[in-house]
Amino acid sequence: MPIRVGDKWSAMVILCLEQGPRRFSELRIPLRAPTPKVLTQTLRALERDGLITRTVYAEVPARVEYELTALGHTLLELIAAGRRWAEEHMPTLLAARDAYESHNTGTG
Amino acid sequence: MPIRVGDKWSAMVILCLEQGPRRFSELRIPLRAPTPKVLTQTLRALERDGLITRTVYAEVPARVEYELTALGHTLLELIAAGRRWAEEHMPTLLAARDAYESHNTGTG
DNA sequence: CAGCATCCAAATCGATACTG
DNA sequence: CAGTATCGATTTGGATGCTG
Repeated sequence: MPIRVGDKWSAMVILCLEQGPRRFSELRIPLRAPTPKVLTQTLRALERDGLITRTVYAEVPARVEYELTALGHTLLELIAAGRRWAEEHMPTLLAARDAYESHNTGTG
Repeated sequence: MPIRVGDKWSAMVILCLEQGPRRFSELRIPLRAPTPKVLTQTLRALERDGLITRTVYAEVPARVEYELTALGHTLLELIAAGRRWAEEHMPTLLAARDAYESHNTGTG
């Protein structure tokens, strides 16, 4: 049972919550629209691990807001580090990947 | 095509190579023994992305060594950051998880 | 709006057996 | 020793349709 940070959506959700609370549907827009099931799974796992909170407002229509906990905020720094790494080294990595591919398709 | 760092084995392999070159079979021991297929897949993906090098020595018996590239080394720092986060916050996370579970099995 | 249920596709991980 | 090939279990992500 891993800590859902390396999966496809968790990091993006946490990043989306960086600037404050967001509603369920607000999270679906910027995230290349995961299906409600997948988003719910991600949200639940994050909530379970104490990284986000889920607040239900008894309004009509229904409103639910997700927000980072203190623990979730600490994770933000780690994700930022990952993004900095990608920004800095992704070109090198992509170049290496490209070179590796061409030695299979170009010369072979 | 993600950058194989968040998967189950890549980070561990990179970590295993921190102190220098390692052979194929040397990597299988400390890593809870992934099957050769899985280890090969991981190694190939890492090599493709320019994170490790693969060197074949024409000896008997066969010897192949894997070693981190400069790019791979930069990733080491990122992984270390992740480990530090885990060391520091894992207890909190586990406690939250525990609390979440008990509110399902204990009171529900 | 927020979320669940069901069925389905894709990626990963894994066990077993075999080759240079 | 260092892989490859095949089959299968598990996990994750996704499409569609329905409910409070």
